Amino acid sequence: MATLGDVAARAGVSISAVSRVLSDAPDSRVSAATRQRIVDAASELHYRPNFAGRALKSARTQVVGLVVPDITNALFTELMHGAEDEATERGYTVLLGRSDDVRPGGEVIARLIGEGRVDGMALQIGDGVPPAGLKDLLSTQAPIVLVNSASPGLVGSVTLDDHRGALIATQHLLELGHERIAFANGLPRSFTAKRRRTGYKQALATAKVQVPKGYETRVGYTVDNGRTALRRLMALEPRPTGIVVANVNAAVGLLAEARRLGLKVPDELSVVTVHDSWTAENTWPPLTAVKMQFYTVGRTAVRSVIRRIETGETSDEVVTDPAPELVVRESTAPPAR
Amino acid sequence: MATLGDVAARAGVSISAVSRVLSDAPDSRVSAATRQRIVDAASELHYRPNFAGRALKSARTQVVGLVVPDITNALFTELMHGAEDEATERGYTVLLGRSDDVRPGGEVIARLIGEGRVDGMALQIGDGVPPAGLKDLLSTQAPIVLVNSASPGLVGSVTLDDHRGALIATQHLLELGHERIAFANGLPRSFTAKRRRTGYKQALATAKVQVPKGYETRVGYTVDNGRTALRRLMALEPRPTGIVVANVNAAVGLLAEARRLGLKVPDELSVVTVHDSWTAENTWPPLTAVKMQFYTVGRTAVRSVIRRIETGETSDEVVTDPAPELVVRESTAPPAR
DNA sequence: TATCGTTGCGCAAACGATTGAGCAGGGGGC
DNA sequence: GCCCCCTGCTCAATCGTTTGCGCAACGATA
Repeated sequence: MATLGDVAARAGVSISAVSRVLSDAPDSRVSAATRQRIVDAASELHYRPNFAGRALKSARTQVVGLVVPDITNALFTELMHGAEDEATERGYTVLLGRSDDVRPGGEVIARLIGEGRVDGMALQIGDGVPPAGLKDLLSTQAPIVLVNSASPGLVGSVTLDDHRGALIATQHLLELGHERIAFANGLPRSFTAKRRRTGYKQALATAKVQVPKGYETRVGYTVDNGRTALRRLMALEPRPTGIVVANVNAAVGLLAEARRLGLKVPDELSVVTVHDSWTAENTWPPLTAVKMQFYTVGRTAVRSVIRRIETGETSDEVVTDPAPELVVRESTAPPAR
Repeated sequence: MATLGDVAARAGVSISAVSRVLSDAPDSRVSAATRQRIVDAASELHYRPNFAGRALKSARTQVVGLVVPDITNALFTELMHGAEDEATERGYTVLLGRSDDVRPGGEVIARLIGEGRVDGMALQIGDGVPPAGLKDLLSTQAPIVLVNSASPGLVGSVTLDDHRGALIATQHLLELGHERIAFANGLPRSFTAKRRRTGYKQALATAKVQVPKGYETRVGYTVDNGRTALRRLMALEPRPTGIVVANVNAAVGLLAEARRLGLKVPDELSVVTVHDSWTAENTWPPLTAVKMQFYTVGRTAVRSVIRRIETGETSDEVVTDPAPELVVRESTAPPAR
C-alpha cells in the first residue's frame, strides 16, 4: 500500500504538504499547482490513509461501536441503518459488536474502548444484566451511551417511547371492545418492560377497565418466552380475549403457540404487539403491531455518542418523533360474544 | 490509558523489557523477579496494549472482516457464531460489515483492506452482483475468501453443500408420494441457485419423475420473492402438489401467501425448504426444512482467511460434514388424491 | 588470568500519519 | 533602503509498539 511518503516522492514535495492537502487542512497554504500534483499522485498510486498511523497520531479512530445483545434480531436492522447513516454523515464508521453474554465492564467493552479500537460506543444491554453491573460503566470515563437500556442519569441514554407504544397497542384492543386484555411483558428487571407496563396500565385506567389477577406475565422477549406466556395466560379463568405483547419476537412465538393449541386468532383471541418487523407481516394471521422508530433511535444514539466524544456533553433522550404508529393487520378483531 | 512506558516506569525497567514480557516473546530473557514486577505493574495500571500502536508497528491487525449482504438475516447468526468461535481460538477478532449494495471492489472492501483495518476478509456477495465485478477481486491481492458465492478457482472459497440440501428436500417430497414437485429457486445468476437446482433435478431424475414446464421459478431469496413464486406456481396447470423452496426466507413468504390465498398447507400443498432457522419453527404450519451447516461454514471461512493471511495458501472447500439434515415439521404430507 | 558464552536487560530505529515551528523569497508600506 | 508580513513550502517531533542489536556482568573453561 502506498504511504504518504510514496505520494510525496512522486509529487516532488514533502510529506507534510501531502498530508495537509489530502486531509484538506484549513490553513494548508499550498499553491493550486502543487495541490494538483499531489492529488494526481495520490490517485495514481491509489493512496489510502493508513488507519493505524492516523489513529495512533491523532488518538482518534473515528469509529463508534454499536453493541447489541442479538445482532440478528430483525428489530436491529433499522437501528443499525439509522446508526450507520448518522455515522457516515459525520465522518465516522460503525463497528458492530455482539454482547450475548457481555455484561458492562466485561471483555468486549474493555477491548473496544481500552485498546482504543473505538472512540465511543452505543450499548444496548440485555435484560439479564444485573443493575449492579451498570455501575461499572460509571467508573469508566468512556463515552458510552445506553440504548433502550437504563434509566437516565447514569451515563447518556437514548430510548424509545415504550410507554406510548404499549399505550397505543392497548388502546387498540380497548377500541375494538375488549376488556379482558392481558399483557405479555418482558422480565421484571428489564428497563423497557417497566416502561411498557406503565403504558398498558394507563390505557386500562383511562378506560376504567379492570383486569383479573395474573393478566400480566413477565417472562421475556424471546420466541419461546412468548409461547410460555400464552400457555400461562390461557390457563387463567376467565381467559383473556386480547393480549398485548411487549415484543414482536415474543408475539411470533405466542401466535405460533396459539395455533398449536387450536386457538383461532383473531376470532377467539386478539393479539397486538409492540414493535413491527418483517416477521410480523409473515405470520398467520399477519400481526397487528405498533411500529416503533428504531431507525431514529440509531441515528440519535450515534449523534449522542459523537457529541459525547467531541464535546463531552451527555444527555438523556427519548425518541418521540416520529411517534409510534399502529399498523393494523389481521390478528385483532372485536371480541366474540 | 496506561502505555508501555507507564508500566516500565512503575516497574523500573525499560519499555522493551515490558513489551517482551507482556507479549510473551519466546526469547525474552527476563529474570523471574523482573517479570513479576512487570506483570504486577501492568495489572495495577490496567494496562492494555494500544491497538493502533501495535497495528502500525507490526502491520497486522489480527482482525478479519466478515461481510454479508444482510446482517440481520437469521441464517447468518450461525455463520457469525462459527466465524467468531474460530477467530477467537486463533487470536483474531471479527469485524462485521454489511454489503447491501456493495459490489466487489466497492467502497467497503477498499476501506477495510486498503486502510489496513483488517488483515483479510470473508465475503458473501449478494445475488445481484454481476459476475464482471468478481474479477476485480482477483486483481487485488488481498486475502479474501468468498462464502457461498463464487465458483472455485478465482480466490479462495467456502460453500455449503447446496446440491445435497436441495436433493434431500426433493427426496422428502418424493418419498411422501409427490410427483408434481415444483422448485422455487433464486435468481438465475446466483451461484447457490445453480447448485441447488442440480440437486432438485437429480432427485427427480433418479426417481424417474418428470415435471411439467414452468415448475421452476427463479425469482429470488427474499420474503416477497417467495410470495411471487407461489402465485406463479399456483397459476400453472396442473398445479404442483409440493414445492421445494431454495431459501427459508422465501419459504416464509411463500407460506404466508398460501395462507392468504386460502390454500391449505399441507393438505393441499406441501412445502419444504432448504435452510432452517428459528423463523421456520414459528410459521403456521411449522416448516419442514433441511438444516444446513452455517456454523461450520463460518468456522471454515475464517480458518481459510487466516491460513491465507499467514501462509498465502488458498483453497476451495465445500462443507459436507456434518451433512445437511432433514427436519420434518408440519408443512409436508402425502399428496391429496 | 585471559577468553568465551550466557544471562539480563537497555538503546534506538522503525511503522505512517499529523502538526507546530521554522525558513526562504517576494511584495508592499514608509 | 529597511522592515515586516504573507505565501508556500519543509523539518522534525510525536503517538505506542515491536525488535535487532549492543553491552555490561558473571560464571565457567582453558
